[in-house]
Amino acid sequence: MSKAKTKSQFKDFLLTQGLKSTRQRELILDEFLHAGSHLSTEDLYLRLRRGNSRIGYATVHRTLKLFAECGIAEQRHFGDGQTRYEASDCDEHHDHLICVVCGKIVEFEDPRIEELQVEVAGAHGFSIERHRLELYGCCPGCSI
Amino acid sequence: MSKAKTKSQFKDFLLTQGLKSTRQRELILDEFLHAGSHLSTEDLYLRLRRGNSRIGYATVHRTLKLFAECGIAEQRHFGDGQTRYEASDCDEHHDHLICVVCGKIVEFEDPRIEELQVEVAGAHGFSIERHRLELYGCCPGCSI
DNA sequence: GTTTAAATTGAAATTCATTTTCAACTAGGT
DNA sequence: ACCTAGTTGAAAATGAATTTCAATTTAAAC
Ligand SMILES: [Mn+2]
Ligand SMILES: [Mn+2]
Ligand SMILES: [Zn+2]
Ligand SMILES: [Zn+2]
Repeated sequence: MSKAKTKSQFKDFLLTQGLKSTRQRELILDEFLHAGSHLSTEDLYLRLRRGNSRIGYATVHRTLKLFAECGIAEQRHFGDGQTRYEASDCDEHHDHLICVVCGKIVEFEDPRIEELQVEVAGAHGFSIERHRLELYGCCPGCSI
Repeated sequence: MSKAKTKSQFKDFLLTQGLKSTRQRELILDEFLHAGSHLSTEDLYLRLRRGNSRIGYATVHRTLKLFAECGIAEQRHFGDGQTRYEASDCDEHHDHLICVVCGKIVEFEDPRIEELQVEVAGAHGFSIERHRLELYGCCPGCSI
């Protein structure tokens, strides 16, 4: 999804929810879209500080939660005790390969796995709402 | 794995690590093996209290970590912010279906998914060490 | 059995990410 | 300009995990 589209989706969300568009929210969204993926609240907060923006940590935290609610961001948990966020690619879904040595994160999507998940859930009478698949191992760079 | 075997595996572990066998560790292991799966530290601590054992929370916490180190227990994280533990079924592996309504947890194993995971990782040059697959949805009991 | 050194225990304190509080401030409608 | 509801951010609170440390227990040595 284009940055412009994401921004307007957030604006619409604020409007329909009776929330306000503020300088802080604009700055946080800009930085979020500009920065790399899988950022923690702390990461984004520090990036904003390094710029000139004096935005409070609580505001960054609350705004990232708003992004997730709005659907323009996804929360991720890779087991380091921090919640991370990444921009949603519209309807695109992906899972993650995580290097246990250097922390590198690679995204992948495999329709065969997705399909089997639905099948397995169905066999147990479950309807899947979401899932989480993370493969932890050693990346090519670290296994030399 | 039988309870007796698990106990002897833990005893061996303590010996080889220069650790000591204590009344508390025995009680915690007994309760752990007797209680259901996917327990948090708090869960097990409360169960022990309900019995007559006055064991400290820190001891339960440390002992569960020892179980995981020793290989007789596995840590699990189902997104409620608590670390859960379950007894290891030897070399058996399984993943989880979690009902987002009632919290019910169903275990499953699908060799086809396991194989595809290895394939996908290999395609990215990764060697998998472990993985995590959780399917969140609505169980049959809750979808009526 | 006694001594001894090292490990263990558990209550309390600490850590650390997350979340809440609340008084001052701001957005946006009238 | 005024009003009201929403927002901000520093500080406090929360909650699970972890550490501290003095008292205690284990198990090996004597
Ligand atoms: Mn991603
Ligand atoms: Mn399980
Ligand atoms: Zn790596
Ligand atoms: Zn259910």
